[in-house]
Amino acid sequence: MKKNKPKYMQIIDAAVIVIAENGYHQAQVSKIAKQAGVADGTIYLYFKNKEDILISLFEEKMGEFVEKIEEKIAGKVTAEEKLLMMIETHFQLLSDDHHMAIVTQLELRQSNKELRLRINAVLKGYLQVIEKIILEGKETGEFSSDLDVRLARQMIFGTIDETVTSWVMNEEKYDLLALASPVHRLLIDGCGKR
Amino acid sequence: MKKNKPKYMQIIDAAVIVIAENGYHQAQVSKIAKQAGVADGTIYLYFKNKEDILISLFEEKMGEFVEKIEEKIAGKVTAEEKLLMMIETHFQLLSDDHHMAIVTQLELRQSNKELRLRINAVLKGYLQVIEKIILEGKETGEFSSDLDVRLARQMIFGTIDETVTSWVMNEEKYDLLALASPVHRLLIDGCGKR
Amino acid sequence: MKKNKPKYMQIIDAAVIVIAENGYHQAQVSKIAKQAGVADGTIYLYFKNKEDILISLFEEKMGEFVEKIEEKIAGKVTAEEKLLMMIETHFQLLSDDHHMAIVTQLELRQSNKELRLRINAVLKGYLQVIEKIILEGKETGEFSSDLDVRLARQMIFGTIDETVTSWVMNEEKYDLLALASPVHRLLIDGCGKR
Amino acid sequence: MKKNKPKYMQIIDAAVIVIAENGYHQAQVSKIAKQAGVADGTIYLYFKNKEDILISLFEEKMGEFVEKIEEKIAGKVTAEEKLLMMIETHFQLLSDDHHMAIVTQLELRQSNKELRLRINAVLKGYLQVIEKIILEGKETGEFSSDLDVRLARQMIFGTIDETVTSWVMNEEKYDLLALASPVHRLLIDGCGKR
DNA sequence: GATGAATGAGCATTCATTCAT
DNA sequence: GATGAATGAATGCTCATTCAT
Repeated sequence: MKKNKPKYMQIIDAAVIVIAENGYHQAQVSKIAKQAGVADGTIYLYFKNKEDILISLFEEKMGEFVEKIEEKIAGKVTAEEKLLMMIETHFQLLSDDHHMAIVTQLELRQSNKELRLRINAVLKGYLQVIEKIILEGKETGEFSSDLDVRLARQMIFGTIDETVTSWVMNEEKYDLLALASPVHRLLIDGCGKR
Repeated sequence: MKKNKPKYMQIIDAAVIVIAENGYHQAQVSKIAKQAGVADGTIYLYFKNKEDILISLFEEKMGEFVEKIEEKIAGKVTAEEKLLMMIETHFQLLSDDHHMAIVTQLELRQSNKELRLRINAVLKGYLQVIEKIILEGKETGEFSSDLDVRLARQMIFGTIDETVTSWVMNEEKYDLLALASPVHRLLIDGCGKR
Repeated sequence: MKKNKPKYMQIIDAAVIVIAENGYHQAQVSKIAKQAGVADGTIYLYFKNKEDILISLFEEKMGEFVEKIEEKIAGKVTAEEKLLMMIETHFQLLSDDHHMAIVTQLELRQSNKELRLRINAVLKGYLQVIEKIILEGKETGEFSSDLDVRLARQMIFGTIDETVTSWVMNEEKYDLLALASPVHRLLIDGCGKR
Repeated sequence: MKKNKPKYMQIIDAAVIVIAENGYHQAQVSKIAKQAGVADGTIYLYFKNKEDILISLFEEKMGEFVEKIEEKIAGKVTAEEKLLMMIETHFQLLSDDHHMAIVTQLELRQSNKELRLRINAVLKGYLQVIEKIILEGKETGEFSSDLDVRLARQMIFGTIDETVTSWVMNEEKYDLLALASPVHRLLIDGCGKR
């Protein structure tokens, strides 16, 4: 519905660019409006307030993100393959979108606690995808049957997130996508010798 | 030098309390001064500016943190034992200090990018402890010899951090310390069946 | 001319309702348009600007007001009777129209100085009715021959207005109409004992 | 207490000047600060917000006003003399203070309903002075024993207020003080011939 | 005539930092 | 060293008005 109004996405896309290039605290509404090519007041025809832009940004982009990952892993059979595809797609999408990588890994984290709680609600969708893979893996016997699902999910998400953040903080100097396979190996096998 | 001056730590301790109880964005210098029992201006006799308080806070507290962990793991022999002790101590220290848990996991993350980069520099000390354990594990043959040290470090830190953050966000409803052993298991063994 | 166009009065009536129910400063043009069942832009086909709505509102409503009072007092012979009828009609009309009472006594007073000056020009018509009664009273000998007409007019208008305002501010808790006779007595006799 | 702080009254006096010269809606905080010779932020060391300046202004000035009137009428014996002195003092004080006359009669009336209600609370003090005179007059037999005190008070206040407002709206072209006696006469004698 | 999406000027308030005492 | 009163830059949001359809 909202998405049919071209200015809605236009403003969200502008927000991503402005936040990525100026930082969260320097992303004034007027700057976003200018980048979007609309008047300041127009922003408020599509968003309740500034925070609403950021939440919507996250919802829209994270929605696409999860959707694309789900599409990709749908074609895979084993939990292990699905996990690999998930990591690869995650790394691929952020490698392809420099601005979003900065915004999600660095800038949006400095939003206030309340906004972060709402962002976490959006993240739930992603965490559920991870949990589903873990459960499947346990059922098929690929994964250890006494695996604590919540902890495993935290390990997987925490590792992926930390890997991407490190990469962004190192100014994306190396190939993130190349890390997908070793990270996957690590998550499956752990540090221990087998 | 600075540390000999009693007001230095007094202000840092006040900052922890004020940030934990009011949130990062509601932690005005005047509030910290009041909590510390000094005048606003006095702050500036000990710290260059507000950011300097936060960096110093992190340096002092993280310094203690790493020191305590190093002491604890010094008594352990194998890398596996050291890793377990590290996780246990990490969880223990934050379980014991409600204020610091909130400040490090939630509040300080909403500082600006520059401050976070400096905080990361402080974190280096902790990451080196992790790396040293990994290297030792590889040398002794406990850990896989083709383990990528940086990735393993990111997995270990990412998993621990995500676990603590989840715990704080869930209002510390469950026993964090009890998770040390399963998290340790997970990091050593991974998700896969053995 | 304008008055033949049905939307003209439709918008004015909407303005009365919106101002009475939301207050002067919350009576946005868009709200008036919505209440009138027209588009925002349509307002500007009938009124030059927002101020013009308010002035027109006052002119139209005050015009009716004075007209009705003049009709009523036309049937009376003595100045004293005319004054009583005027007060009674004034009180009656505002008692009957809750919205107008609020708008004229409370809300329209918080318009800016310029608008209030224009409103005063409209009030002239009413003040002239009062003056005519005073002059008649002086001629027939009912009123003191050395009565200062302007001052007497200010007393009469000021007293009536203050009485109505008090009544509106007290949320119209008592019967305003019942005060017509004593107010009239008061204005005729003054405070002095005779 | 507050009044000992010189800047408190300095800011209030500045507000009177700025409002009188620019109008209520053009009296920005920064303009008041500039007129007072302080920084914008300093205002907020002495007042909670802009509205607080206006309420305080009214309280301080009205307080002085009522005080002076009470002093003046204290020396008078009869109710009639007290009423005259009250009117004279009222007219005198506003004649002497051009800015306050504009502010109280025109500008402050366009404040929002809530502020006006608070202003009315302050006015209570003045209305009580009037009521006391009326009651005294009734007791001594100067005034009619069946005088409705509330209505009489509304007549007296309404007449005085309307007279002053008319004078201010006519740009203070004539001598307000000269009207004290005839207004007094009018209020005492009423319009009726004796 | 009627619409309603788009415009953009304007302002109260906070708070890190300074500096005279 | 310690104080705390004073500073002033910086910004999200509203709403009367326009004008292309």
